[in-house]
Amino acid sequence: MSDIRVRFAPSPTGKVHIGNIRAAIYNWLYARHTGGRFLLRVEDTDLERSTPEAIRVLIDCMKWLGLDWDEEVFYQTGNVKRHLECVDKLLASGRAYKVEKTSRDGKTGTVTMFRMPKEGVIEFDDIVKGKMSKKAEDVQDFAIVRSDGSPIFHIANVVDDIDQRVTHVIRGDDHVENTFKHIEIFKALGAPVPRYAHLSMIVNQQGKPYSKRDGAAFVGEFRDQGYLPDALFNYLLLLGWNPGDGREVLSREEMVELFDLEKVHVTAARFDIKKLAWMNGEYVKRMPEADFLRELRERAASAGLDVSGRADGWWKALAGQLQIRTKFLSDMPGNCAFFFTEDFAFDPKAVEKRLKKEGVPELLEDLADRFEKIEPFTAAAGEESVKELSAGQGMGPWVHPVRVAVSGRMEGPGLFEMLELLGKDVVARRLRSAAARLRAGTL
RNA sequence: GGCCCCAUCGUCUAUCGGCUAGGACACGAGGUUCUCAUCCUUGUAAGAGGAGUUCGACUCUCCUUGGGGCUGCCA
Repeated sequence: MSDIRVRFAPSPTGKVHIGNIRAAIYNWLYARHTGGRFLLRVEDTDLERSTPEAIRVLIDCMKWLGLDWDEEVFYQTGNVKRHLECVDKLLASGRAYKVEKTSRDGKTGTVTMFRMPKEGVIEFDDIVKGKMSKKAEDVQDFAIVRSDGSPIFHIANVVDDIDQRVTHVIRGDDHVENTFKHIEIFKALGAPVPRYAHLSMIVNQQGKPYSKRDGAAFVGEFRDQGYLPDALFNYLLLLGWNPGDGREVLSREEMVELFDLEKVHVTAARFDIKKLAWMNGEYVKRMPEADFLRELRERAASAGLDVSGRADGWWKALAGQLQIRTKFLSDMPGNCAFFFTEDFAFDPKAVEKRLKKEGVPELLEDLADRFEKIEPFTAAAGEESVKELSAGQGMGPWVHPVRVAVSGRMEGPGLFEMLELLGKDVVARRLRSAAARLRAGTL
């Protein structure tokens, strides 16, 4: 175990978005890679905008992504006493002073300001951005205590980092300018300055920065849409870092082993939902069979489908058919509903293209007769039977109408596997029913 | 306006002075196949512009342009 300590320090003023959570991912990975500790600190000093709900959502999303932290959650508001003690020290040493101010929204009162040096250069060596420097005169004095006596972010953030013995601050790019201020506070307080790593932003598909109000960027939204946490995790990691050998889909273990702050990119990355979708498909394909099966059963059941009376082997066969065809787990109940109910929808285009043809009702009935004679009714036997009919020609003309008649759609599992799963009786009934409806013109 | 940062295919990126500029996603074509998906093969597509350094610049320097961040009693 190293003595490296990093923290993810979000402010719970809105739903946690992908930019935030990527900072958490990088912090977590760095801690796990170095054998250090990953801390979670809730920066809730903005009393007006922080909400318990946001904290709950944040923790929920972190758990979903497997971002576990190593010590008790640290609430910034719980450390106010210490913040103010430090302010007193700064006041005593002359590095802070009180002043009468009028805020933007018209409040007038006494605030405590931190005094920046008026000359010299402030510099730090950012792990991702390299050497950063700024003339002290270019940084204004700034408020650290509000007129109501509550500490402001800058002082709270630094004091908490001192108290939590944070060694590496890994955070968003939007904090670079603050770093010049914070370094001065660390020094004024006689504390060691941590190492910094500033992460570039993730921009949206229009190339513009995400804002907290950007609903689509909320982490929970991805879960609701059927994305796998590991896929999101992997994709977000790739947005700003890669192992350098071309690998993209990485196991959590590989990520931990290979992650390196030095190789994090300086440039902003654009979020590409299509690549995330591809990544998700990769993860679905790689899911252990048993996990996919469990998801399938749960999702089918909670979609209100009658999933009773099915053997384990049946489920396994169904899962085998569905897994490589599934990009989003949330699509599953819809895509396999016809296995469980007679009340499935017919895709009008499929009906038009495959069923509304001369001779199709007769064909379906003929096949129903043939299938009924097969015992046992297996995929292989079904295929054999259709092969005989098609006499060495392509099976398309027989296969396509059957597929639509029993499932209502043009795409899906292998036809004969599907027929076996449905069972002889159901298949025969649906073929006859489709034939009848075609004749009656009700399809 | 001031200060700071950034710039390779449409997107994510490799390259750390030798490049016929590689990979992935997306898109196109072909193959496998009962559909879809998977899988395999394959195509289109990039170094913002201008100076300089150098035998040689995508790689180093400067300028321009473009983008972004900060400039709160938000974080």
